[in-house]
Amino acid sequence: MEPTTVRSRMASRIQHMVGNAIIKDRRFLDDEQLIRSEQLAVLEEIFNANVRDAEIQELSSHFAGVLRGDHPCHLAIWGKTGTGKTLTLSFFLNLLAEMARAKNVPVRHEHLDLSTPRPCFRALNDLACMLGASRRYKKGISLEELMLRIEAELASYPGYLILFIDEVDNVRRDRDAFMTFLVRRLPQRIQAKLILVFVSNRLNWPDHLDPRVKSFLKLNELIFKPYDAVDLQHILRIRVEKALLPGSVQPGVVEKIAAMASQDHGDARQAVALLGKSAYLAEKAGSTITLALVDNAALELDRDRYLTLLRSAPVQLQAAMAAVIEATSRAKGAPIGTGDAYDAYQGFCDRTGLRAMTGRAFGDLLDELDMYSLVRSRVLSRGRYGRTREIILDLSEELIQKIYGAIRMNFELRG
DNA sequence: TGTCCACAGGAAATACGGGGGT
DNA sequence: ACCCCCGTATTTCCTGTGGACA
Repeated sequence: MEPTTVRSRMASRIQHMVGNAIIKDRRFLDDEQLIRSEQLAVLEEIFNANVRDAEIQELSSHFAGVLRGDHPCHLAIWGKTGTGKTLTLSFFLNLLAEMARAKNVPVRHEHLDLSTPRPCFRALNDLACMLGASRRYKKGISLEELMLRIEAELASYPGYLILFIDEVDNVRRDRDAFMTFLVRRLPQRIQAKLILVFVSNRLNWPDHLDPRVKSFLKLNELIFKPYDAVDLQHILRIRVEKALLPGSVQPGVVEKIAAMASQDHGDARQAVALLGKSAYLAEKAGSTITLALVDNAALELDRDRYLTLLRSAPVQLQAAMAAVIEATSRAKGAPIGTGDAYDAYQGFCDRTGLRAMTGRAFGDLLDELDMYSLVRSRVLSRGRYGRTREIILDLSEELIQKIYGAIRMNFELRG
């Protein structure tokens, strides 16, 4: 080991990083750090490159009636995550409102963002807050009360009211109550011409709806196709230009990221994240962004997702995951059943002092793990040896160890 | 063909924590 | 300060079930 001081090592590292900076403005590599207006500005550039043109045309013809005094029907929009539904809609509605204002047509549009799952109560509460009809409650107020406040707030507005409900399928439990209110009750109690815009990433989302609501709901549908590689290239080039110094990207990198992203999800946000991670790695290594670095970045991104997901998950879910890991290693990697997992879970709870939940509840935890694809499980009948879930831990050994370590650390920290 | 395993998973009951009304 | 009501989380109770085995 060289006899260096902390100081000198630090200084040389910083010098190194500064000398090799390739990132000009980091914020453009991470959507969450961009404020709304910047996002929309970036978006406008993308639209100018004819991306999402078909969708915007459709939206225009759907809403054209507003400027003529007609009442367009409701709209359901379907598209996977990261296909620009939210931003396109915001952009479009702003534009529409501007045009309407020029023609003296009163239009009000509101965006209810349900991007994280929440129950009916929260959803209504958020809606009420957004409209300025109520403050934020945690509990203790009835649904009825919330609905009345929303109605009271809107009752006398005379123009068009466009409610843009983002990610409807995130309303867990009692979605029917929520929908019934919006679709059947609200229009009857207010004089505004109500246009509901539902956005969802599941195509069959109305299937689980109360049939009465469904039949009442006259919908026009619009589908956002995933971005293809060419679209993604446009999007990435704009980011490269805004975020990175000239010459810091090797030829072929943008094409590669676009191809990878379009192949497995078509999600623009993830494509940008991949660009960001690549840039970060390049900066650390003191090079430009190379094709090989992109591969590394993709791997790391993949791994981080699971870890951050679990770290922020409720303790019981972490315990369940730990139990599955333990039971699987005890079974030498063979699939395990619910009973094995539950035994391991009880053991884990004993050791850590966590209160163990019932078998019934544990089953639901396993379901949740499956949803996050941390485990794969299916129910399977083994004849007279009963019916059980077959649980398979289908992650790399390295990742499993990382996850297990992270969970254990979490539990030790809490004493 | 019937039995019976070892659970799945739905429904109702109960526990809980917190907020509103008075 | 008190009580009551709410939504949420978990438990309790229950019925259902695919297929190996006898």
